[in-house]
Amino acid sequence: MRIGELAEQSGVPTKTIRFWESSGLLADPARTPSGYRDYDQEVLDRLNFIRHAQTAGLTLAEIRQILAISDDGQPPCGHVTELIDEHLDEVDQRLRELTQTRRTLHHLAQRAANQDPAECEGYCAILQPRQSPEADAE
Amino acid sequence: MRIGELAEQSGVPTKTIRFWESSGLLADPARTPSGYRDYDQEVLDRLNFIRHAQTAGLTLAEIRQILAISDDGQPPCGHVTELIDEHLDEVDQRLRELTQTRRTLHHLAQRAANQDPAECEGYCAILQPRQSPEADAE
DNA sequence: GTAAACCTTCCAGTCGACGGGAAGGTCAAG
DNA sequence: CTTGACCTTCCCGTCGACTGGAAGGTTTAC
Repeated sequence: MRIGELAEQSGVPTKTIRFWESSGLLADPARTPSGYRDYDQEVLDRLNFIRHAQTAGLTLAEIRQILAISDDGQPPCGHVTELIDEHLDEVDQRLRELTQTRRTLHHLAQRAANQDPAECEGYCAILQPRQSPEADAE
Repeated sequence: MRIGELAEQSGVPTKTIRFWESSGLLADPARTPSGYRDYDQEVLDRLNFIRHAQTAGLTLAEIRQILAISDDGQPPCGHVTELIDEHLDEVDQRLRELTQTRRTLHHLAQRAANQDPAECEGYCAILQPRQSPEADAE
């Protein structure tokens, strides 16, 4: 199977397959006499695994580590469990930040609804920092 | 006031002040005879405004637009309101994605807790895609 | 006088995961 | 024979907001 067919069957673009290979996620494949990459079916599992791990939020660097452990003949579960826990923490942190941003934006949107453009002060009255956010209520 | 003092008073690094200037967020400042940037107090408000707008999730490009409108003598409130609404939509979208990722990770963490490393299959049993996520329950 | 601390400009690199495109080789169909 | 679809490697660009560093000029303190 050449790279184009692999791309079609897996849904991973040829560019990305080569990139993953150069990034150490895929072993150097066999080559045809003319130098074309020549894959067997098994690499499909590996591509699917990578995509699945990506949707779980793992970076390519982390996926590479997991694959290296696995390729080494060891079960990577312990490492994977650590990575998952770390990512869960990161995602929770990011969710907290994003929720705070959302709160700020929502607050600004309400302020905007009450703002008369004619009374705009400074750079923009809506975005002016204020001492007490409660002062905006009413 | 030279750039170092402005940086100290505002908390914005000198590198960042020059970057913002080159990005069109700050007007070219006055210069001392020897070519040093020479700021007046007012620019402090502008730096604070930019930082505040950043924490609201606006990009420098959007902040530049707002400042340009404001510098033009017009109240930018209408534009700002649009931007805020757009960002609120983006943040909500991002929150949905992140929540989905969190759900996936949580699911994987539970699966990891039940996984015997000795029974690790393929690249990693924990991260294996499965047809029915419900099959993991129990 | 000299050393340290400031300032200037400009160029390059960072992070992540690719994507675009050039220059050239190979293969199958008509 | 030639067109066109494939393949190869290589390098640059993307996005956003900086950050580091080199090479050189200025000011301040002792």
